[in-house]
Amino acid sequence: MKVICNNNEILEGSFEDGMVKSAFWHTAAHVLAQAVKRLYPDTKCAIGPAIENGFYYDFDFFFPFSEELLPAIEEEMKKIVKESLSLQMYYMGKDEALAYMRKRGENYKVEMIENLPDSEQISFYKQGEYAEFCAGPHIANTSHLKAIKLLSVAGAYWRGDEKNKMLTRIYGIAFPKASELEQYLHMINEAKLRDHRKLGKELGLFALMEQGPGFPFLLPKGLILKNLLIDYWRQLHNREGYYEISTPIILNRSLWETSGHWDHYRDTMYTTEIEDEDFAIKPMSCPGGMLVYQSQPRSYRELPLRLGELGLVHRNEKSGTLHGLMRVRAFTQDDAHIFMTEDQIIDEIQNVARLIDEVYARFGFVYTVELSTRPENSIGSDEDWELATTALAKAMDAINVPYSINEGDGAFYGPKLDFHLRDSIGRTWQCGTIQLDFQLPQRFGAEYIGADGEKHRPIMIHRVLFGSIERFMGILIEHYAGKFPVWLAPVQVKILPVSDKYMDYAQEIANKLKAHHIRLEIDKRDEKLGYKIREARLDKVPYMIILGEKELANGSVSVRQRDAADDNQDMGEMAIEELIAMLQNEYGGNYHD
RNA sequence: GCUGCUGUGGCUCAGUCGGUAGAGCGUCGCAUUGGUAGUGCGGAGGUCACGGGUCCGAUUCCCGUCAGCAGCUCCA
Repeated sequence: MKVICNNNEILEGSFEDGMVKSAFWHTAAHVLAQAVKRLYPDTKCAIGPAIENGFYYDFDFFFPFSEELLPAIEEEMKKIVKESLSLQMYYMGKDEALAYMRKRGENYKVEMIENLPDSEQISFYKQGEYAEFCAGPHIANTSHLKAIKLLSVAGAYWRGDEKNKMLTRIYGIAFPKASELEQYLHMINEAKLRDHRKLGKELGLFALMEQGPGFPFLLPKGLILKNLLIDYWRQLHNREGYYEISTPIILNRSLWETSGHWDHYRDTMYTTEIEDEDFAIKPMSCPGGMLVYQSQPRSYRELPLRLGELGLVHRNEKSGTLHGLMRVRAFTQDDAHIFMTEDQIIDEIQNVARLIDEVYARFGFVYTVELSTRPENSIGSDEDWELATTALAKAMDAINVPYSINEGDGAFYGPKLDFHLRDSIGRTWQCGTIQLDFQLPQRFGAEYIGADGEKHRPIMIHRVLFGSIERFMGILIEHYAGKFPVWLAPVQVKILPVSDKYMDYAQEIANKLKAHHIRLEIDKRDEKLGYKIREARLDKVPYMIILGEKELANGSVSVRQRDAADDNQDMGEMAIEELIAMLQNEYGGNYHD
C-alpha cells in the first residue's frame, strides 16, 4: 500500500505498520467527511483524526443528527471507495487557504488556519472533489478502504472545551479486507462479554441501584473480593513499615480551608451542617492524615513516617461521568501519607513505585505511567514545584520505569506520577498514584525536631496502590473475565452431591475444607448432576467436586477444574487430603492462612 | 453537566399502527433419587421508570423529571 506524505514523498508499507495504519484511518476520516458533504452539503467539518482503533470526524450538522443516518453515510463512503480516487498533496499560502475555506463556509477550518503562523505553507490533501488542509500522511488511493464500518455517534466539544459548542462526532473503523473487519467486530463483542458491569451482576458481586446513583452496593461475594484485596494490602503494608490509621469522614470547614480543598475542590465536595457550622464529607483523606501527624510532637527519628488509611471518600461526580465501579461517587482509597525529610524523597518514591509494581505484577497487569506537572490553578512556589517534579522524574529514572509527561495535569498541591491500567475494551483508568506535596505541611505548619534540635518542615507523599478499591475490582473482573484465581475467588469450591442421599457426606467434606479456610458452597438443590455442573460453570468457580455412591464408598471426592478455555477438566477421583494440598498449593497468596 | 440514544415481571427480551400485556431463564409447589453443559408438570409474579398533557380511552403520542448506555468535559 502506498502512502503519500508532505512534499509528495511516497512511502510503501503494509497495513500492520503503525504509520500506514494511521494514514489509512485518517484517509477513512476524510472519506467520511467527503460522504457527509455530498449528502448534506451545508454541514461544517471540524476535525477528523485517526485514533488508536479507527477514526472519527467531528461535524456541525445544521439539523439534529441521529444514528439512523449512519447506514446512508456508510453507503456513500463505499461509493467513494469504488471511485478509486487518488490522493493529491499540494501547498497553499495562508491567505489562499483562508479564502478557500471561507468561500466554502468552513468556519472551523478557518479558525484552525488562522491559528497557524503567517509564513507557513499549508499542506492540503485532496481526493476527488474534496480537499482538506491536513498534515498527512494519507494512503495514496481510496480504493484500499475495502471494509468500512461506522460505529457510533456522540457529542464532543469543539476543541475539547466544554464552554464551546458541542459537535457531532462519528466514530468508525476500516480495514483493507472484509475478514479483518469481521474479526475486529468479533473481538469488540468478546470484550463486551467481560464488561465488569455485566459480570458483576451475573456473578453476584455488586449492584447499582437508581436510589443511589454512583454509590455501588457490594453483594456478599463482592465484599469477599474486596476484603481479600484488603487482607493482601494490610500484609504488604505491615511488611513495608506502614502504620494503619482511620480518620473521620466528616470534618469541619476550617480544616478544608486550611488544606485548600474548600477553595480548589469545593464543587466536588458534599457538605453538611452541624449546629450552624459548615462541615464537609471528605473527598480525600489527606487532611485527616495530616492531623494524625500533628497529634504529637515528631522527631526526625520517626521519619519517614508512613501512615496508611483505607479511607472511604465521597465525591460529587457529574452524572454523565459515572461508570459501573470504575467511576463512582463513593469509594475506598487505599491511601497513605508519608512524612519525611528532603533527603528521603527519592528513596521513598522508589519504594512506593516498587510496591505498585509488585502489586500489579501479582495480578498480571501491564501498566503505563504518566508524570503530571503543575496545573494552572495551583498553590505553592515555583522552586517547590520544580524540586518536586524533578524528584519524581529522578526516582522513576533510577528504577528504569518509562513514563510520559502529562503537562499541567498535576494536583493543585503538587506534581504526581499516575499509574494507568486498561479495561476490557482498551479504555485506560488511573489506579495508582504517587504525589509529592510541599504545600500541605506548610499550610498545616507541620514540624519535626531534627538532629540539630531545631524545628524543620517535613515533606509529604500522598500515594495509593489500588487507587480506588472499587475501581480496581472492576478492572480485575474484566482482566480475569470473572475467572478469578483461586486466592481471589469468592467461592473456591462448589460441592455437587449427585442426589440428596449424599448430602451428609457433602457436609462432612465441606467441614473438612472449611477447617482449612477454603471458601465453598454446596448445591443442595434437587436437580440433576448435569444441571448443577452447568450452573457451577456459569458461576466460574475454580473447582467443583462431585459426590455420589462411588465417592461415598471410597471416602474420596471427584474433582473438576475450571480451565482457561472456559471449559471444565475432569481431574478424576482423589482423596480429600490430596484436594486440600492442591488448593493450598494454588493458594500461594491467600492471606487468611 | 453537555450531545445522542434507551427505560416492559428478579434476569434477557418480544409486543401493543392508542382499547390496561407475553416468552425463555430464575423463583415457588408437586412428582422424580438422577453420574458430568438445562428432568417433567403446575403455580405465583408487571398500576409497561416516575409526573403532567392530548384523547372517549395512554404502556403505546407529546412535554418534563429520574435512571441507564456511548462519547465529550472532568477525574481515583
